[in-house]
Amino acid sequence: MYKNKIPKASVYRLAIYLRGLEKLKINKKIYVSSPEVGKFCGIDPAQVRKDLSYFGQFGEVGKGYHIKSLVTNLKKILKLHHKKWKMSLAGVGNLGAALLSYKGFENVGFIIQVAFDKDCKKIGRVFSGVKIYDFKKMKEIIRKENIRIGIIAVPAEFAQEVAEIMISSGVKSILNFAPVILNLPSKIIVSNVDLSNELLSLPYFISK
Amino acid sequence: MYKNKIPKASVYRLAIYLRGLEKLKINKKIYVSSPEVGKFCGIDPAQVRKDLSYFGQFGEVGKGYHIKSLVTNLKKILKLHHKKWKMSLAGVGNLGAALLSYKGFENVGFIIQVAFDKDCKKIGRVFSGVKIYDFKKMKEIIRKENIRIGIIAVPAEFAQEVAEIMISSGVKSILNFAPVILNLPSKIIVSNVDLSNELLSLPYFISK
DNA sequence: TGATGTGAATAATTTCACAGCA
DNA sequence: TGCTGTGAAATTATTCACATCA
Repeated sequence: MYKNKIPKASVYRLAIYLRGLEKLKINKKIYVSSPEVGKFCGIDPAQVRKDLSYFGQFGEVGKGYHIKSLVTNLKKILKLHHKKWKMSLAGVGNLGAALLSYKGFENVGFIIQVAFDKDCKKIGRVFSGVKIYDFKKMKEIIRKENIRIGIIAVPAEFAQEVAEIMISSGVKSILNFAPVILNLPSKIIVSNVDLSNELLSLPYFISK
Repeated sequence: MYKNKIPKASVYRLAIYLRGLEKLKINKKIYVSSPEVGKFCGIDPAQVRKDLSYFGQFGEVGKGYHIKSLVTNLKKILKLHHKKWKMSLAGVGNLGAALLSYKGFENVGFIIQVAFDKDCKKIGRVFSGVKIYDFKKMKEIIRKENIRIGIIAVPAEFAQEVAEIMISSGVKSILNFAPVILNLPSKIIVSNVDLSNELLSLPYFISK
């Protein structure tokens, strides 16, 4: 069913569509067209159709896409259906706290199950419903909870070390917020999110 | 001097190199080679050379790149030299606070000059050396300070409104952390940073 | 030997344009 | 008319391969 060559960027955009549609579902609309999705998500309509077509035929010619079933399909493609992905958060500083309080995860099948910090004042406390444990117990707890996704929100200098502990505990993929390249086995999937890198290139584009 | 067709992705990577080199400068190394930069930044060495070659010849054949002068050149290309870019932050929640406490901006020519929030408990306080003002004063203050870059770290439902106020105050480009597409004049440069979008596509790649 | 710089080749991605349908 | 789905075309981006130099 799936085409053999699917751009990574297309998969990434499916997530954007999903998020956009989740918002749209709240309204009473039943169908949505590719120009509408495009407008909503800031993406070219032909691109929207092409992205979806890599995975199947979800639209009805002349009508558009049935929103509810498109959402279901997108979740299925992205493996976000039936099971909640448990995540482990390392570092409960400002950024970590922002992630803990972010309400958008649950809707799409994710949950931060446990969090870790080394600050005694935080250890044992509960933050947005998530208990914070001592870093030292990370390996044990991640293993027990059978968690596959780790979030790194610690300062750059500790990121590599934390990532290695996560992986030795069974984590298969990492969402890394530390501004540093992690050196990890190639089978581990790392997604880097850098809060300031986009910023550095702004002046270049401003000055054109 | 500049080639006419420069990939956007190349500009973005220059920022990555710059950040990497800033870290390297601390060591006593004088020269760095493209394979080293590549290793450090997680990018192919040929790509590193190609990216740099769009903007000039910064290396010495056989020796590599003189780190200090490469940093200078990168800053020049990215327009990060001689002047500090003043920024205005909207929203001092967890994420806003994380940005305020982030120390990496100053090194590369940025400074958060003022911040805004609507929470009375925060207004008037100073956070990481930055004073927090009432949202209502945003227009007046941004204009007075002549700020060109705005950071949006407010909840999604307020992002559009805040962005419009910023722009009417003279802001030319926006770093948007709210998970929503801003509808703004095309001359305004918008960079979106989404904390959770990368996450949504992880399970897809895990399951391959 | 081990660098850079760079045209050329390749690959990846996006956009076009239109057949076919409601 | 306005939509989807999709090959084909166009564009954009990456990687190769090598001349040249220290």
